[in-house]
Amino acid sequence: MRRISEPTVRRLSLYLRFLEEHAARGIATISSDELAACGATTAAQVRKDLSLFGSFGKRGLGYAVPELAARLRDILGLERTYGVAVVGAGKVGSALVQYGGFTSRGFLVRWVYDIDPARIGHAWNGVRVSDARDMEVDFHEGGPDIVIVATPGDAAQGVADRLVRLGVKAILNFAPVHLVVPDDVVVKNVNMAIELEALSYALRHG
Amino acid sequence: MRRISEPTVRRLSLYLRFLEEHAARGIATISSDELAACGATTAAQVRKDLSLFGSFGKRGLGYAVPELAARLRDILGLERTYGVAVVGAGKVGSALVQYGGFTSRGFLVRWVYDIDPARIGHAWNGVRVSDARDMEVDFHEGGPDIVIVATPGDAAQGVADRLVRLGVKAILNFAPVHLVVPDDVVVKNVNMAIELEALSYALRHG
DNA sequence: GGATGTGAATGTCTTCACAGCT
DNA sequence: AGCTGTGAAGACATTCACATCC
Repeated sequence: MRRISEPTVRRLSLYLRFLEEHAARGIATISSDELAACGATTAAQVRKDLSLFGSFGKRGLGYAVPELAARLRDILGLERTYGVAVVGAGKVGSALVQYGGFTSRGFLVRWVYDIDPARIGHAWNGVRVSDARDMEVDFHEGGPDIVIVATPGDAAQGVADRLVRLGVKAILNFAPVHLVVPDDVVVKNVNMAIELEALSYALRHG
Repeated sequence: MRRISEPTVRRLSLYLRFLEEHAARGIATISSDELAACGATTAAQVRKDLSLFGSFGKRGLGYAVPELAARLRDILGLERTYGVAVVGAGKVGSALVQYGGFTSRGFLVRWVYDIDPARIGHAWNGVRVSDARDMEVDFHEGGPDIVIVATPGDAAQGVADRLVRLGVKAILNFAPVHLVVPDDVVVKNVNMAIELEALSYALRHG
């Protein structure tokens, strides 16, 4: 299958959520126009995105909702579950663990770490906060598939280095720094400061 | 000044953070190569980005750190402060308010709203959670510059509609839905589900 | 008729390469 | 010599337009 670009992957994720809502309401087919409305894009873009992995639509009708949803789940790798570890049990980390909204989509938080003794031992959603020094031992056989880094900025690179050494291949970084990792490790960043500053820029201009 | 693209604006924000760290350490000049390292980009890209608003570098030397930082703050609109309201005082909303890491950059949370009586009346960081029905009255003279929407997905569009009616021009959306707003309102999305699914895709392929 | 699938055209962003300062 | 500034080239992404099929 051809390589799928980052923007496309993100749109697929949006389409999937929309399809699942429609599936829950028993809607059988959906057009590229309707899908475009959910994702802030155009019908042509939707068709391009979906055509990248075959012809699933029926001309004159649209796309079969449950089938397309299943196909997207497959492409995105969501037919399985992922073990997730959260490093950093401060405001952001604890909110993520307690939120639990990802569990339903197969992202299961199984480990939470911090270095602050005041936080170690607490349990949220049935997951105990462990001493960050225990990561190496804990992950020795069967570590997480994805690690969420929610430490202060100055600790994040050090954590990332340890994670790389432990064989972690996917990191979701909430720390406001750019993490340097080898090519075979993928990092996605969530940086609220950047979003706020982009809003600031947009308010000032435009 | 020419229009600056979205990716460029986001990089400027990264450069600025990096410059401020260097300024704090008393470093006077920095090269495009060094700036590139902080932002996961190339030296040529840095120069292109910075050249969009004039020649600030000195050939053979690099860029003057404090001057460039000041210029970026100006361009990004960060020489002023912004009043921020948070709508939705659940896990995400409360974490944002308590986190407080944006205060130092001029984003001041002055209002927090929810519809759940169990949450109304609590105070975090000195900001009281108010009844969401009071927004119209509260904003009547002098509302927020930026509103963070941290409600469940099904409430987000309704909130956005009210905000638009109240004249809000900038929204940071944490709800996992695409908000439909007029052209003169800018929305940035933070969607952890998309990031996790993009990681899932990356783990499955490549 | 109505909606998909897709080459071609357009637009946007990034990289290259080198002239031009200091 | 060293590093910026920038046109030109290249890569990438989106939009158009229409043939194609149900």
